[in-house]
Amino acid sequence: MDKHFDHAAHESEIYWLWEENGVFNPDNLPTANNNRPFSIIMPPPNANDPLHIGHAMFVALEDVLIRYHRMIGDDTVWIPGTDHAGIETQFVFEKKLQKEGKSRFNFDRKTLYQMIWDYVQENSGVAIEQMKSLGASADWSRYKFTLDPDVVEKVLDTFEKMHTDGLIYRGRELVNFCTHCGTSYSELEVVHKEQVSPLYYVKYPLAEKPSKFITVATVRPEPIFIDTHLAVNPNDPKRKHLVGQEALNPITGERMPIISDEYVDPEFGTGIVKITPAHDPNDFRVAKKHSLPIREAINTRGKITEAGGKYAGMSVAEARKAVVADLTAAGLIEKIDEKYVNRVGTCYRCGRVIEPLPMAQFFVKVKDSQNNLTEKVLALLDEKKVKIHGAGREKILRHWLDNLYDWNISRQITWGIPIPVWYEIKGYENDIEVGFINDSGEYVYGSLANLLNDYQLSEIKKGLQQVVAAENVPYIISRTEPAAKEYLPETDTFDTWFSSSQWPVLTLKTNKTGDFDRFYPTNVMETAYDILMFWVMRMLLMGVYLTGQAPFRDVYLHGLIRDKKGQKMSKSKGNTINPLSMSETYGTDALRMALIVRSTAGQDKNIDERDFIAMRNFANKIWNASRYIIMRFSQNPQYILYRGQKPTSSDTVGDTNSNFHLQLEEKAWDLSRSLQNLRLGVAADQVYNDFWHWFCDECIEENKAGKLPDEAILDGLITFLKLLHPFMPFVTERVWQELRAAELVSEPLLITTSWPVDIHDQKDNQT
RNA sequence: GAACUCGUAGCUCAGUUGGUUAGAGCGCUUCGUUGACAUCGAAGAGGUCAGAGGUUCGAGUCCUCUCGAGUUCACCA
Repeated sequence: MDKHFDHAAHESEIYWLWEENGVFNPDNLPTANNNRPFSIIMPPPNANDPLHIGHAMFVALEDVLIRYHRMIGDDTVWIPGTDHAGIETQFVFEKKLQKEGKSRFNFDRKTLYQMIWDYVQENSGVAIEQMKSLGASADWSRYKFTLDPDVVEKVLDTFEKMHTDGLIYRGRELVNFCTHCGTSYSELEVVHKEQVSPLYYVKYPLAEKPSKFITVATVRPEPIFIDTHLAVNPNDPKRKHLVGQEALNPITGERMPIISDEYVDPEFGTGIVKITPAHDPNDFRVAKKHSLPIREAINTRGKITEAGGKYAGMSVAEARKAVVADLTAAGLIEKIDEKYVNRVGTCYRCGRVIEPLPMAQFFVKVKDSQNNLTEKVLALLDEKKVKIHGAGREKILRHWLDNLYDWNISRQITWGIPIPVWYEIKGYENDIEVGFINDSGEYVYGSLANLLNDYQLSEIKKGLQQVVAAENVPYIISRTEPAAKEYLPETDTFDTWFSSSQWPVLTLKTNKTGDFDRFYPTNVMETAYDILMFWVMRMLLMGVYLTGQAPFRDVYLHGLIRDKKGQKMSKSKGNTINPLSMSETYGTDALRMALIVRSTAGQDKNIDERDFIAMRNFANKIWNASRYIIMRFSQNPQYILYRGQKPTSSDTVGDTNSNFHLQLEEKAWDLSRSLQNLRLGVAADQVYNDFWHWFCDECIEENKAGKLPDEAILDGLITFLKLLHPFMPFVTERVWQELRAAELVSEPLLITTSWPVDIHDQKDNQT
């Protein structure tokens, strides 16, 4: 054996040894107890992205659990997958197009989809290969991609079922729209940022006495021209007399009735609010309540609509300037509070301001009176059917569930699963807008009624890019084009999370026959806490809907990996740690151990190159302790073919030896308990200290001094290799092969040996 | 404004239902290369566990308050 463990020389060979023997697939392990399933569904990384340190974290943690459960004889499976990551991927692809001087508007939908598909295929092997190099003992024969045809079919099944059950509906609601990214988002994708916005005090003439004014404070003067109503609080003694009166729109001069609603805060501004239903969530609610007209001033490109007259076509910012200038000229600006601070919704992707726009889209009803999904999930939490591990995150989850709005699942992007809906054309030509590439390769957009004057429907369909159907247009759900009448397809795709939220069900139902019954509900869902709401919460909602059960029993939320100073890692800061290069330099075992040791669920972890060095040294310690013992035995021919059986008390040298075995077993139990309780950071710390500071520092030294027999020390090594294996799989397996070569052990692979203590035995005895 | 998390050795962090001299890594001091490992070993310095009060036979661990750090949420135009 070499003096130092050379990870680079052994790792890929060892991984290949495992793969070749098929040990990741539970179907090949007949010794596993079929009554004790243990399954983890891997959080699928983006198919076309290289792994970052967070991915290394999940691989390390989940692989520890998987290897441990495999060794204790559970029927263990880790199902890997990758995600098409709709918006992220399309965004990256569009950047690529941009570099080539093109944009998504140059291609019809089908062509663009195919281009992205090819692009993703080119890169999709990267994530998988990297996970393998991190030692992931996942069952690759069960690998799934979120756009696999069988997965897509199941997602469409879910959509149809929920639609039939009334849990998915199409409605014209105010959605969070990013005019730059060109798509709507759910409430989770909106980042509220504090900013200084001038607050304009605008004077409105009273209809009866135009020489008298009332003043309204607003940060959004630009859509004033479509405003139809003002509102005051019905209990506001100073202003309730205004109810029923009318003011004049300061831009258009239209009469504006003044209504009353509780939502108006008499203390804020002037106590009078202008109602802009189409572009403010509160106003939208008020408008629905009072049946006010919903007139749009801003379109999906962030420009002022035709209704804007002279302002039409301006951007929101330009229009604001122009409107304020006109109001000022007319003497209708009373004052401007330049220091006013408010919170504005911005796009999590591009950081630009989100425009609330009324659009007809598909929503998941989360609080249906017949089938209240949030209540069901809360009940699961109450009954402890699902346990959240991670520093108070359960309360945050509960708070979200209590306050959740319906989930907008329509996205105006191409890269995703198309929503299987077709809109009827005849009689609704005026209610459908269409964007398409005509036969001359030009992008054309307009109402279908107008376009049909110049184009054949077939040409429109051929180059189809976008269909925007009003709420009243009838639709049918179908995976293929219906033949009965003329239809245009929905061009929106599902929110990526709509399919991801079904992932535990999808992966098990589209895999080998019987997998669903065998492994559902899964045991542990392990992921970063920052996607608790995006993913975990929605998996609970969808899981309980589809199966009546939680999709997993334990949720382990790991923290973010930060740099030495506790700063978030980001490419722009240049403080990222590439897990693959750390793995190359210090070894995968060192990388994994450094991430796990003393980590706590839900708590961020600062990490530094020194941590990897320390654990590289630990791997070397394991190597050298083994080297000492192997050398000791190889120098002594009588030990050959020693099988590692526990020496009986009769072959011991007094009390030291039996005491040694007692302690060894106790340490194995302690470690097992930590692993059972998902205290992985503690477990790693325990095994580190037990091995180094007890086994090496004390026991091996005692052996050198002749106080502990060689059989005992070999026994200890074998036990510790097993205990260490889930954390540091490569060096331990490599040492095992050395032991085998020296005929000190007989089992071919450490990965499939049994755990030193029988954790189930004790459990069974207790019950 | 609210919720959540954290404040333990010089630095980065562990420390299951409260229980003997509070731990690790790195750093620091002194010594050690007689073949497992200098990617090491031995010995050691260093903490009134943010502060105050309370519960208890006993609190880093539970409760209250204060201070400080961070995260998230919130419809005030």
